[in-house]
Amino acid sequence: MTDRTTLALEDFLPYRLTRLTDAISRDFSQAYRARLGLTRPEWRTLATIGQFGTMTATEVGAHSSMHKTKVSRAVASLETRRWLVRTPDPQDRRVERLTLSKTGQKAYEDMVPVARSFETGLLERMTPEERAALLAGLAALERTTLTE
Amino acid sequence: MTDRTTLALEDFLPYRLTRLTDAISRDFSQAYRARLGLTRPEWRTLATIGQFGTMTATEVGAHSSMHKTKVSRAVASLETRRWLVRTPDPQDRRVERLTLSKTGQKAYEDMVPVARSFETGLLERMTPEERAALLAGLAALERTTLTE
DNA sequence: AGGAATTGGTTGCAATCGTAACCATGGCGA
DNA sequence: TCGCCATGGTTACGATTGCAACCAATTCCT
Repeated sequence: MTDRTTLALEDFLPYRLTRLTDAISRDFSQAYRARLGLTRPEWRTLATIGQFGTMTATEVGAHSSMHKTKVSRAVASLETRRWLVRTPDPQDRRVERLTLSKTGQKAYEDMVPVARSFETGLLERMTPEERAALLAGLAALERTTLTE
Repeated sequence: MTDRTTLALEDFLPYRLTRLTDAISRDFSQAYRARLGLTRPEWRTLATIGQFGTMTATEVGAHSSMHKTKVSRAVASLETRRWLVRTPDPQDRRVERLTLSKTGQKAYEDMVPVARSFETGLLERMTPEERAALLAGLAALERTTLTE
């Protein structure tokens, strides 16, 4: 089927990953876009600060793999929504400490079960062996590509 | 670590997939961007027509998961590069049959081993068990998300 | 102490993308 | 045969993106 002079796109790992990822993140973003009215960078920022409490914009970017301009714009937007508060860092006046407001915290807490159940929905149609294989395979791929 | 009111972003499947995919497709696109000067939609179009011979734009889009505007622009760009030829379909004058030119075919043949070795480079640092797990896991995930 | 290089963060700009609207052709039912 | 819906493909437009340039504050080096 696949000879040496032809590439079967549908079997090509980078293509399979992008197709899968496009489909999944489109579905998921619809879930929270409809519910919370968030864009993807905004969701990630909310999720990151919600997870860690107080962070700087640089730390948000590092932990959520977002370019700093994305973080900057997402923070600005969450701020006008009043889901997020910036407080100047007394030690270093370049830095802004980012915290969720009460409303933002509430939105985060609403979002968490939605995210969990979305993930569960993805995995529940797989057998336990398949789930284990997927998680192990992804971990191995992360090890070879993301680190070092 | 992960209690019920918090979501660990780094363990969240959609996030893991997007991060992995972003990193991998950025690396790969650099490989062919540097070598062939192609954008991602152009690469996919080349890869699809190279794989199947002659296709319509709609078929390219269906097989490579690209929006039809993306295909349209990629085809136009490959055409001005003279890597691709459009011929009107005598049966149906709405349709254009897309074929690689000699130059385009040559570029495709140059590209295939680059793609293969990129994929090999991703997988060779994994154990055979990890590779098998990854491929099986992705197949299972494709089954639950892409179909039905 | 005082420049040079670094870091945190924002903004301007050009390129890319998806939605929707559009044009041309073809298929189909009355 | 005529009118209507579906299909193949292109284009206009608004939104999102990343790169580079930028400003301000800090650190490093001498």
